[in-house]
Amino acid sequence: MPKSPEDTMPTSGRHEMPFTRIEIVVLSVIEGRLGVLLGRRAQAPYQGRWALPGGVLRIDQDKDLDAAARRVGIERLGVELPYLRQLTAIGGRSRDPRAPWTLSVIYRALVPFEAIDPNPGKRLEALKWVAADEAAADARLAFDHAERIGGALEVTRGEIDRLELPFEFLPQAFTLGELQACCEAMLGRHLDKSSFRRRLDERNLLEAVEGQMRTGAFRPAQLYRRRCP
Amino acid sequence: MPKSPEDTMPTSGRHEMPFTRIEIVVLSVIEGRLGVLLGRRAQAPYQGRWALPGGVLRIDQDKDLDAAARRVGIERLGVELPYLRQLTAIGGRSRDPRAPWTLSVIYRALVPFEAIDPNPGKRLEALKWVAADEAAADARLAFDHAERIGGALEVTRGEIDRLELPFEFLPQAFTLGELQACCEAMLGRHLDKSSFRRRLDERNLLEAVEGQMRTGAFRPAQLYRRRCP
DNA sequence: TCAAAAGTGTTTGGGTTACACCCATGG
DNA sequence: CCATGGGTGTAACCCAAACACTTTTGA
Repeated sequence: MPKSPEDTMPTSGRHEMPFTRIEIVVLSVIEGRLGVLLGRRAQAPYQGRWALPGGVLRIDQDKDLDAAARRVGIERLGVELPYLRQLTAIGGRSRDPRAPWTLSVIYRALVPFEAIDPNPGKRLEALKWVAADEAAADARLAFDHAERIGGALEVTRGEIDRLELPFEFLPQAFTLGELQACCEAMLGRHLDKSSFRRRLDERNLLEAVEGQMRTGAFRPAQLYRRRCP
Repeated sequence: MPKSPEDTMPTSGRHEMPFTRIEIVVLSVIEGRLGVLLGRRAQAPYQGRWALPGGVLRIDQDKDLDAAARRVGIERLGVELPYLRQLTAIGGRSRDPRAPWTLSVIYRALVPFEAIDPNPGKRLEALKWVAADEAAADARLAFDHAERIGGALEVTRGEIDRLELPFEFLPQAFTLGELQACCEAMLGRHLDKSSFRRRLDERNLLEAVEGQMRTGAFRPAQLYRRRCP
């Protein structure tokens, strides 16, 4: 049987390969609302516009796609990004005028907003936090990034709805009130306290951190952490 | 502000780009069961093993990723693939010994099994249909393809559960019984007739094709098609 | 004694399953 | 008449939302 092309001489040198990038939808909770991190583009294309932070895939450095996303987070934002998840890949001819064909793998992350310095030195661009829902509807963003943000919001809210909680984003130990407030901020709507807590312990997601309390003016709240397994 | 690398000289020639491929999990319903299409590998690596059909991304031919998947379907299987959906991308260093770094974008398709000729001439390899659930658990498949099949099954069954129906896979007009049998085959479990139909028309998914019937030995069945928008 | 934290309880509803049962129809 | 297609009705269930309420606690 005759051989198919990529089996006979299958090195990547045989065909031109796409300009391959990682873009990251970095989310955070800021003042009770979900925000997304954008960077201002210093060069064409879309010079001066706001865009998702991203970077080129480096096959000499990156073990796999997830590692590439972690590296891009560290290089461009100076932080190890938690709650990282691949969302989708998009690729096509006219997505980015810098290359004839560009493939972007989109990731989502969730970080405490204080962890990112919006005025970093070195090779980092100016960054800002923007209300996520507004960014998702903002047609002025560079490339197709508004759409990507919308997709990330949908996926992320679905996770919270299903109580797939962002433990890597939360502090080691947290109160139920903090957890609920965090979920409410991400969903953009109010949750019923008792229903929320019932769901939590039906699923055995949390365990109390014994003896620990956190001080308020009144009764201190029990601290919890993720149940191990 | 100094520029970041991909803004200063961002052509894809600056860094080596990954060997980029499309792999397709082609599903079909065969004798009431869900099957997946595998091709036997003629060359190393994994010579003689069964693998998902796939092909190299051709940036000179493919307008975008979806177009690439369609082209690969036509070139390798000889068919326009319906119900095509991107599932995920996986990339890494040691996935495929033919290249230092390989990125695969995985697609799912659903075709009538008769549409594919398992003994094609030309550049096509030997193909066979395998029970999907068994393939997903078969560690002998090439690369990480068993895992990919598992992912495709999960996504596809989720769609059926939510009544996102494979209209492109069904005939133009079909009876409710056919539709239910198709869904049952894909889910691998029985569905209650009356509940299934109630859900269908609560959602207004179908419209009757007037005057049309299909003959059986008994009362003929009403034909339906997808409600337009 | 106050106000937040934690927990209890009940009602309500949506959506789904499972099952029983009806009528219609063409051979 | 029979087996299938189409349809009605209903009880049960799960899950979650909504709301009201009690108890605990530290300042």
